[in-house]
Amino acid sequence: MDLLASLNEQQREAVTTTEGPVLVLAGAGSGKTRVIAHRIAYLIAERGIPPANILAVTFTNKAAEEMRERVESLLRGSKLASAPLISTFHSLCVRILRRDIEALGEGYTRDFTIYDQDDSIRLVKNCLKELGYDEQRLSARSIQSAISHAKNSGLDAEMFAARVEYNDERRAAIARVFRLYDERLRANNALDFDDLLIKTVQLLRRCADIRQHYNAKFRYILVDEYQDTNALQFALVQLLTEQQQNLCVVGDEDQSIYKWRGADITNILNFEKHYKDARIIRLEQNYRSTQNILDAASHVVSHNTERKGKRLWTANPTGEKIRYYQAPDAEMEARFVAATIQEHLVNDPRARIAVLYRTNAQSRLFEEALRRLGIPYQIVGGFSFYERAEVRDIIAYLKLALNPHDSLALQRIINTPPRGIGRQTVDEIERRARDCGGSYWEAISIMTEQGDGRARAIAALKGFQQTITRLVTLAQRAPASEVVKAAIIDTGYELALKAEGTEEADARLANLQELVNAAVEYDAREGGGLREFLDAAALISDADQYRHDARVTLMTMHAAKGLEFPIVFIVGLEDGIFPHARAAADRAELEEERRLCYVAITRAQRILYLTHAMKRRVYGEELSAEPSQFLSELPLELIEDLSRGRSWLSLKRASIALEDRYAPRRYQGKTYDSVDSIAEFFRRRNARTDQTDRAAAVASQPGEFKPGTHVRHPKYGRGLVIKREGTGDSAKIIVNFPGYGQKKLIEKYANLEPA
DNA sequence: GAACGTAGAGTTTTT
DNA sequence: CTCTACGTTC
Repeated sequence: MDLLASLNEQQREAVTTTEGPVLVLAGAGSGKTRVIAHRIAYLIAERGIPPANILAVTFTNKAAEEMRERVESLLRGSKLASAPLISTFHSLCVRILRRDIEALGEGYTRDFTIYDQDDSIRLVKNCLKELGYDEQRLSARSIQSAISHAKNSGLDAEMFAARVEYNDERRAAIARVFRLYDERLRANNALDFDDLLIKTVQLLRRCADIRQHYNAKFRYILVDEYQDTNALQFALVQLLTEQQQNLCVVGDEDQSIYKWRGADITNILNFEKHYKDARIIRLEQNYRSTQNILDAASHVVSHNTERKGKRLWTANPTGEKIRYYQAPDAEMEARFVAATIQEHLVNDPRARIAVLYRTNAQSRLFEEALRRLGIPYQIVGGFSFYERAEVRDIIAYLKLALNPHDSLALQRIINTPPRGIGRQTVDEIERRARDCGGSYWEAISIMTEQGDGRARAIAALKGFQQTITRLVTLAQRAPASEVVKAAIIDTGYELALKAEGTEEADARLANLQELVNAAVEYDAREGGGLREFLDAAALISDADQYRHDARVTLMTMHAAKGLEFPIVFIVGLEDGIFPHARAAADRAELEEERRLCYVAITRAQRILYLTHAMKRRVYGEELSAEPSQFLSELPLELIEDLSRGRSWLSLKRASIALEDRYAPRRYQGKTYDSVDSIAEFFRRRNARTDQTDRAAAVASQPGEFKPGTHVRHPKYGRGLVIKREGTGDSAKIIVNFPGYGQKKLIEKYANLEPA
């Protein structure tokens, strides 16, 4: 078998340079995954490296799974004594911590629980209540994200508190919540997602013997999607490569789209700094897309200033033009997409098509339109299976079965289904737990032993105790699926749902049946026990739901990273949606949106559609929408207009033609990339030929504030204009005021002045 | 303590 | 518009 035959020169170099640090800068569609898979196979088959000494880290479980399959098929036939470890950063950390966390000496045990984001938010909520903060003023969501952000930048609660300015009320409050939150985590023997990385790094830093153990184990390390790693992940890699530096990282700066989550692009620069003499290999030939698609993508991303720039080329044919469609409203946009998909499927029933949007909330219209036409689709992300309330309830029972002291899990299901333990009783439990510094479970024991208070509540508590105790014993001897069944049936959960008899309850029951199926399958395949089943469930990500064999897939552009489709629709190309309004004010964030656009475009192999709507409902209110600025950053000659009647594109083309003919110099620097401004262009032109100066008067009307400018408000102070809607007296503007957030104001009455 | 109602707030992207 | 949090009634 020749592993190298199908590779180009650079790919081959990336595969065969097995010793020492290697940085592979791989453009979109340049065979990145292939290189990693071949490299693993090469290490095993050609260099005789024991598979157990190889570690490959990917971004999602799905990518890991796919990698495993590819390696397996490359090595088909050869018998292996062990398997390489191919996993995500988070599951790698869980693996290490489940073995060694006790050496950290912080009181954590190997039975620790993993809190996902939903759990974290709940815990923050509890902390807020306990500290007496008003949830209206400080949302649990935003605090959780602030804490997570701090943790990802290497700050703990103390360091975060130390950075608080004397007048920063909000940060001071967050700091107090942060401290309590971490205390509670520890008391519950729980780690949140960020802790998984933090504790692993701490462990490896502090314990030389453990560090040595993993250095010796993982002699060859590969990291995929390196541009999306954060500081902690870099530290982890550094610690694992202390003794050897057979490290290969693969990434593309143009596809860095997770900065908001702490991903640090300087990790690429640091790589060269930390790993001296690193070999740098560039993969610049794209095998995926047509010339036109690649040109469109490169053209858009070339508007970013902060990039090294690279030449990505393809030997593929020019291909078809980019197809563009402007819809009058969002419903029509969805109908166009669904109808076009139907056409493609009629022509080729095996076509693979993706609809990509910026936010999950956008999926609904497309789902409805596809359903109306009877087109089956899969949807990735959004409300995923493991996020459903009933599934999370049962998982809470399962967590309790392994650790009844997990107060967060206990709190969730103590009265679900209703079993006569109401608010009064729960408050009492909470108070006692705080008094004795123990868990809710301990507090319940005290109450049932003492038997004081109202007899009815005590009886209900005793019943609950028995239910949980039974689960705990069962979990010690039965396989995961048995415990899952018990958690659904013996707790009365199923009975309560059946009693409801509604359609919704039936759907919930079906979901629980799915959960049982997943557990049965898990038992048969992995046989790892309940603990591992829960770990896997906690670390499942949205992108993991993607099935390669589906005809039509709906998902966010983020979730699409790493995937490819012959036909791609990028929808909702509107200002405020994509680029997202929150990114408009900040250049770095806008550049990240543009990279996201690049990622989205380069998912397409053959045919690319770009669509947008002129109006759309937001919160039930109909708003007019401007075409996305990214549209005007495309090479227009590569676009074919499928819109009915006049569109933004046709106006834009007309305005460019006019500019060239009548005023080649005069309008330089100003781009007419919205319908409003094109209308303004015509007004100006007419005004000029009329030899009056009406247009100037319109343009310089006092109190008209453009996005990007600053204004002063009598109450909120200085703020940045994000968006402007409508004209004249009814014009509304959205302004971001630091400290107050975004406000929507009627321009005429807001009393704004330039600032 | 539970069931039902109404008011209010909220949507970026995710391991 | 839709979900959640809270208040009212039984």
